[in-house]
Amino acid sequence: MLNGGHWVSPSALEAVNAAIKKTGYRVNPHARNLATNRANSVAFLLTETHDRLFEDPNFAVLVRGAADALAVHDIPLVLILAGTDDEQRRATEFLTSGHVDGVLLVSSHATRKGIISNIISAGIPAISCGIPLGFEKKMGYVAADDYEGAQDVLRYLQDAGRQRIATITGPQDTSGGIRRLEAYRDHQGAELDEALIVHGDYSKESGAKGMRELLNRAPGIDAVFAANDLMALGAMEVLHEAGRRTPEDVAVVGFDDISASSAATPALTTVRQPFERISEEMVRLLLDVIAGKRPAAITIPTELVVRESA
Amino acid sequence: MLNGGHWVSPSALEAVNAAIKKTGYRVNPHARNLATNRANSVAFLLTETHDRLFEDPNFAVLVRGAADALAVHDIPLVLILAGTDDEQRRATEFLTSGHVDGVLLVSSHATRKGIISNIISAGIPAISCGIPLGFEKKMGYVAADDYEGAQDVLRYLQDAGRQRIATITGPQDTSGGIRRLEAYRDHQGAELDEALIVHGDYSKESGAKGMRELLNRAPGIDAVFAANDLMALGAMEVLHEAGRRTPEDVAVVGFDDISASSAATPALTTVRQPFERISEEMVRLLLDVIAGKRPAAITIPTELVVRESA
DNA sequence: CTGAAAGCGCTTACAG
DNA sequence: CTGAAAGCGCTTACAG
Repeated sequence: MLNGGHWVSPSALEAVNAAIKKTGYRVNPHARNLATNRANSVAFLLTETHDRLFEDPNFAVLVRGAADALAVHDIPLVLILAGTDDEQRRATEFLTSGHVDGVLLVSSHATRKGIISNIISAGIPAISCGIPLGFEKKMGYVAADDYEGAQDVLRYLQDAGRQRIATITGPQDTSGGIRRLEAYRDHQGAELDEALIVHGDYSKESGAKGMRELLNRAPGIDAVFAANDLMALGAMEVLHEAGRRTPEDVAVVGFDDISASSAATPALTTVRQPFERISEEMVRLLLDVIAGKRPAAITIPTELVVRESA
Repeated sequence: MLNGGHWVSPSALEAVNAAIKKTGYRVNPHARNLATNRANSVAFLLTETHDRLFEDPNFAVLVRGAADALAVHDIPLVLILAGTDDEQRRATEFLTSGHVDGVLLVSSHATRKGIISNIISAGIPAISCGIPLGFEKKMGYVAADDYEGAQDVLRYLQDAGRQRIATITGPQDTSGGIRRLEAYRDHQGAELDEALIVHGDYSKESGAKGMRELLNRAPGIDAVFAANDLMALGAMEVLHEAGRRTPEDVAVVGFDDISASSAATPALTTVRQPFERISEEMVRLLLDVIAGKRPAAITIPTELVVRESA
């Protein structure tokens, strides 16, 4: 009856509820977990080095969104930070021991393959944030439409009359980094100039470094598409120091729409990734998989946010 | 024997380990938890509204430090975000149901009294980050030495020849906000001028707003002590817009040493709170309390970091 | 439909 | 020291 059950007389129900309240009865979660063989919790696995955890505000947004979406179902979020190999070993051990019913996987550099394949072969329900490179068919995921988002940027820059558009890429072992560069290559088409492509790692410093490199290689550029906001912000600083005006001399566009971007001077034009939506969908898909459904993949459109920098 | 036990012949031990490895045996955590009546996990409770969670990088540092310190003991971190009253009700329910062995309490505005007293009366081991106002004697905590840290700032400004020092306070229902203002009042002594005190809520915007107010009230000030870096950064922007140079016309000092502070122009002079150390000590104290020891309180010294803004 | 019993997989006190 | 048994507090299949 405690579990809902069927019809019970109102007075009986009331009496039971009163008794529950009076005695302060609580189900013992461990006993329940043992009997049902469920953990009633979900892991949020961040396979990311610690510095990025601090630097990139997106993680906080994702964590919060996931925790909120799970709270509705009374499912606690177990946070697992596993940046190093050793931490990933521990994490694998933990995840495959029945401590949680499933895992939300965030920031899956392809170099983290070990832990992903362990999760899959252990049969733990899991949903990835972004495409789980190499496991697209074996694990559900929800990803922003990186390709379309990047194309939007490039079309916008072109329509604004920009002639020589350079790009600072993201890491090439992440789906976002790869897809945004693909879009750039496709857009440039026959006019593609490899000298206008410089590689970054999503950190602000790498954006600054990339911008210096570009200024050396191709002083004539009039636009830069950085694969994320942090790098775009770093690039803008370098341009400023070099005496180039943004957007007059060089337009700058980022990707992510972190809060620092609207506060920057000039405010950064960027592509908004709907992270609240992403984490919400991740939770939904994960609960589906836990409930026995087959894993699904969702791609969510992005939105171009035009501000001052381009 | 699986639990260490006493002397076993090396060959027997080896045989058992081999068997364990071969069959892939794992203890069932739920069965263990039921038998031992322990959850083997700890909650990280953030009673903070969501916007601050994103804006203030200190939370990420604390979460990471706590997760790392707990990982050493193989104890997972259950993240609980409870900004609203409703969320705090759920959190209380959860915490008092045996899901976790203890809780790390972060950002305890005094307005969050309800949840704190529930935790205490339920007898759940807990350690607070910062002084748990109103419960100092009933709950262990680890806090930075806010008073000394603020005094350091004020002495430094005075020694630098600053004559009219204003302050932008933190929220007056947090121990940090209160103690840093106390230090200010005590330092000003007989020369205390209430017009030089303006209240903020630790957000960047409130710092900007406070600065405008100060500029109106007391145009002659030559230094501002903001109770945290975010507000100091907001204040610096307003000074810049108002055509006042930092530090030449008005010196600015913050508190926290977040990463944005060293990157700012001019780089912000501030007080470093050793958050890695704080989270580490919190975990240590909490595990002690869980093990049955009496709760302790630790105050950790801060460090003045002199950069360009003062 | 109801209620007593078995079973979940550990730990631990206890008999041998 | 060792090994079998009881017990942790639930859920659920099953007999009544």
